[in-house]
Amino acid sequence: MRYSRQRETIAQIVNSTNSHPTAEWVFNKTKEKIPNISLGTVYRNLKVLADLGKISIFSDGNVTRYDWNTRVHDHLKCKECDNLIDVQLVNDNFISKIKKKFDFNADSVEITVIGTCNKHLEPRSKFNVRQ
Amino acid sequence: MRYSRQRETIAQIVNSTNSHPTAEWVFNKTKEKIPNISLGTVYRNLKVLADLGKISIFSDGNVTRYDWNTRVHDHLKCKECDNLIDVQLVNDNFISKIKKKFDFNADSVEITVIGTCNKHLEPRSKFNVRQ
DNA sequence: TATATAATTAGTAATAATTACTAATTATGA
DNA sequence: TCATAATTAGTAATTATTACTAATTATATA
Repeated sequence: MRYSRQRETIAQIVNSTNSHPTAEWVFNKTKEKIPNISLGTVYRNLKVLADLGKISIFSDGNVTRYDWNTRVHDHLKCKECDNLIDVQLVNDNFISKIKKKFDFNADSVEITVIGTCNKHLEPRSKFNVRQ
Repeated sequence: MRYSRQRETIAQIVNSTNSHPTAEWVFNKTKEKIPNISLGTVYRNLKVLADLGKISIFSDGNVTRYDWNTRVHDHLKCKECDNLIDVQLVNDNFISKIKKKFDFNADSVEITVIGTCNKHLEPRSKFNVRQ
């Protein structure tokens, strides 16, 4: 694979954030460094980087997001701020249980927990007061 | 809310299948009964039915799917046949653990397990032979 | 160091899924 | 039966993404 400044820059940008960016976001960030970069170039290189295992790719609702974190992990999604928090919820045991219980050969598990992050909890629920 | 034959028919069609249909699929099925139904009508009513809690709605990769099954459940997705199998993987305990461990007020958990269903397993992996 | 070549790009067009808009139709209460 | 507002069909617009192509560029080799 040949070197390209575009791909290098895109990789750096994805690696510089924990925000699980979309292609559009990466495109705008990249424009700051390479003003005439093309959106197609961003999409193509994000896919290339994912195929190389240098970044990970996942689908959030109906948009594709990219992540420097290639370890298997799950997401807590805050419905107030749309923020995605990386967490590790399951272990290998979970996968082997699925194999046994459902006769299904699991490769990967995608978990998104939807709720409210601690920044956006109301005082009431913070202290777990019964309603 | 006023009665409409279109909405009634759409609801029946979603209730008649376990295939987690897309709007397009529901549209085509509905056309068999109401030939001049509009795709926009299908989308609008699927959303209305979901808001009423009569069906559920979720995003699979980049398409929206609809499901008569409104109980909380998870999906095993076969990468060979794209089939989605309904399963129950987590219990309330899982949600309360997340609250404690991550200080995150979880409402719902969406799990998709990607792998190969038993219809599409190769004989080798069926018998769990070590490679 | 110059050059040939194939990989990569910018820019634009096409596609797919979904939403928005509007004039016409229709359910329903009076 | 009629008035009215909800709903629809049909079409246009939007959003995310992929496809296409001529121009550019990295790089191996002469």
